[in-house]
Amino acid sequence: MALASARRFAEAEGLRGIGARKIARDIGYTIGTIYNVFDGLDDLILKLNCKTQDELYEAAKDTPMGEDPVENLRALAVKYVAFVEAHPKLWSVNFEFSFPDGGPPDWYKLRVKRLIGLVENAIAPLFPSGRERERLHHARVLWSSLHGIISLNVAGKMARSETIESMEDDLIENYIQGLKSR
Amino acid sequence: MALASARRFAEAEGLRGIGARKIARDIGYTIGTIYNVFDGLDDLILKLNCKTQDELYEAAKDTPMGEDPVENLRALAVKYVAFVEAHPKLWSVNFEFSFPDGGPPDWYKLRVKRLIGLVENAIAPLFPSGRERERLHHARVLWSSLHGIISLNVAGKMARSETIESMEDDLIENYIQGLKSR
DNA sequence: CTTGAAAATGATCGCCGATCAATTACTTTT
DNA sequence: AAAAGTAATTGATCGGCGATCATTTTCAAG
Repeated sequence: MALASARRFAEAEGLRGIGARKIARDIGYTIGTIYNVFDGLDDLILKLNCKTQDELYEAAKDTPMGEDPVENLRALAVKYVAFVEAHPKLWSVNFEFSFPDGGPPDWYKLRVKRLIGLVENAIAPLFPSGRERERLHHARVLWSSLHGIISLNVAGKMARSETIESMEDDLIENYIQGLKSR
Repeated sequence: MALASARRFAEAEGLRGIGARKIARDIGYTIGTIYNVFDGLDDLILKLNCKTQDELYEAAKDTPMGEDPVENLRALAVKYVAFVEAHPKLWSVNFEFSFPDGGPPDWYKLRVKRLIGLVENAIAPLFPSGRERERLHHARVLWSSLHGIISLNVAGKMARSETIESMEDDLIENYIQGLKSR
């Protein structure tokens, strides 16, 4: 219940809209209960972010993959963008929230790895077995780049004279074309 | 003084380390004075972020540009990465901080534009005059992608089994190669 | 009906961002 | 030098926040 409530506030107001008292009030409990269930507000937000990642993965995991990496990546990017544009503030909580001590916990990184796995599948036709390291490397580059494009766009930090789609398409097409040419 | 103090706290502790009372104490003033000078803490942080952007621009603006876009972009990326790795938390404040009402103000976007201008110069050899629109478009794609790579790496959200440099290099080389091939 | 564990409470703490009438410091005018 | 005017600074005050934890309530097992 608390996470569902947090999610609603996040969707409506972003990270700043998430508060322990607010959530408690919202779900009809008192603040003490929140702290019995979660190890502080940071813990709650971390778990919310995890659920968000799961949701994105669920939305993208069944993207059909063919033999053309460009088409595969495009299909993946479409799912990604659709999710982010449907829940821009919820998604941005993932990046506005910084982990207090050093990096994110391992189980968080695993979820990122899982998403990158989708990209690995998308570009698999380009890499015969034995070249998994390269495949992972390029999947990471592509994933990070996609993230950057979407991120700057939904944050509105870029003049929006063009669509996200056209930027993504060029990234995908040129990168894959470059890979093939080398 | 307040901005310099905020900068120190940001470098040390990130966004969470910036507080009005803390800054006031640090610079030997009281909290009221902070609020006479700035229109709230958000305003202060926004101005800090601007200074950070200026600093990055200053660090990168004199990158010598030759005829090879790949080399140009690499040189630019090196400056970018050097800055971010020298001030990771300060830089992350730029992205952890979300603008309260809608997007960032126009004068903020102009600074982003200015940075993208550097990328435009870097890839200028590929675009004869008359194709400025395309040049801007690809500069945006490259800039956003670079941002994504650096961003995910400094946040530690990606398993760091490889260097930022290798990811950037591949982005740059493959994208430019793709551009040339098409 | 009793009992013991689990769940929920809410008063309390210290701190935060923000406000603003009052005060102090400094400049200009006479 | 004194007075008047202006600019800068103060700090008490407000409501709200995250967090804590001894106490109370709930409820199922014996």
